[in-house]
Amino acid sequence: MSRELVHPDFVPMIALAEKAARALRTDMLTHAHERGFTQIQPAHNAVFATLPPEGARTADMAARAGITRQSMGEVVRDMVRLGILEMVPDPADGRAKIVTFTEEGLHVAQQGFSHIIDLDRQFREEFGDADFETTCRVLARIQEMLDDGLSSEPTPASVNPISASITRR
Amino acid sequence: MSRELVHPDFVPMIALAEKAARALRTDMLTHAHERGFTQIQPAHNAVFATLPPEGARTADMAARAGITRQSMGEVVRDMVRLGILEMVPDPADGRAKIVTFTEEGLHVAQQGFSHIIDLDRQFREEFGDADFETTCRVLARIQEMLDDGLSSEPTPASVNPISASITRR
DNA sequence: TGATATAGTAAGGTTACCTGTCGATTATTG
DNA sequence: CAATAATCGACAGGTAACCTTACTATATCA
Repeated sequence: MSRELVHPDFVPMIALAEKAARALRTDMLTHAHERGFTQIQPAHNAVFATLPPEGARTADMAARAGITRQSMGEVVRDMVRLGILEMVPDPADGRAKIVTFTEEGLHVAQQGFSHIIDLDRQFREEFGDADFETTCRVLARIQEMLDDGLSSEPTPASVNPISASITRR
Repeated sequence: MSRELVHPDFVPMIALAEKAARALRTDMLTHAHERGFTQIQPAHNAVFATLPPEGARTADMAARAGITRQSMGEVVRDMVRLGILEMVPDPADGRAKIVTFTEEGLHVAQQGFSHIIDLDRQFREEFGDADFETTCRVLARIQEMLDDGLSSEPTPASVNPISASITRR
């Protein structure tokens, strides 16, 4: 039996995507901090990505962000403490509160959106519209392909003699 | 003064990259679990990405993975406990230990690498070599562009009257 | 040989999530 | 219409994956 490992002879997509995503995340945060919004934390992104200008409920934001109600609630309360968000009781539903940006929160959000728009412009300049749009399409489709395949897998554990012989411990 | 927010009218690259990266990460982990390697955790990826077949030191692996010596050490000890890795004292350096895969660890790693190769093949089928390679090139370059720009920024906080007026609290 | 650097480890902290549970309120239904 | 179920935000506590600080043992260098 060989102890050789067959490595990929290319940089895997997962490494490329992860590093690009990480660089973008870092850049967005650094940019906000450089603009003076030093209180912004990575977790706040879930709010900026899901809170429309007219406001929303934490439950709805959580669903859109793909995290739990409790986690979104915690992030929102943190941002209220920082003066970025406000919560007011929903007059139409005694259980609910409506989350909105404060005036400062609007400035933070606007800065972030402006930077996203600026990055888009820079990327189109660097790569050309065609290649950049190809990348966007491919990334979106990769996500689709993988998310689709999740539930439909029949998980045939017995099919693989190696894992079957090894796994029990 | 308007309370309007100027939103991007496109899906930002950061959202695309993040979701694709997340889907790939989940897929890799799910795949390992489905193959019977249920003990594998997300943090183990830092090892699979940095440990060559001939073995290495945790300090070197940490540097390559971009995490601290201590964090890598903890992950490695965890994987030793799980029977995936072994640590033996380096005969050439009394301070150092050499980390290697166990026989089972080799199976886990091989399964992961095989899946990475398989995903690459699927993506090339779906998008064609040209578009797929464009995506890889663009992602790598985006990372480069952003990482380059990090240290060179002069951070002109005073340049922005809005943030300057708001930030102090 | 003594100062300094490096390898691994220990201890404790932080962040960003999670689950389980609760009281209050609203919606449903028998 | 009353009982039951669902939903809202919040509280408590847990966990994974990092981090910083500090330590010992060994190695290297002036």
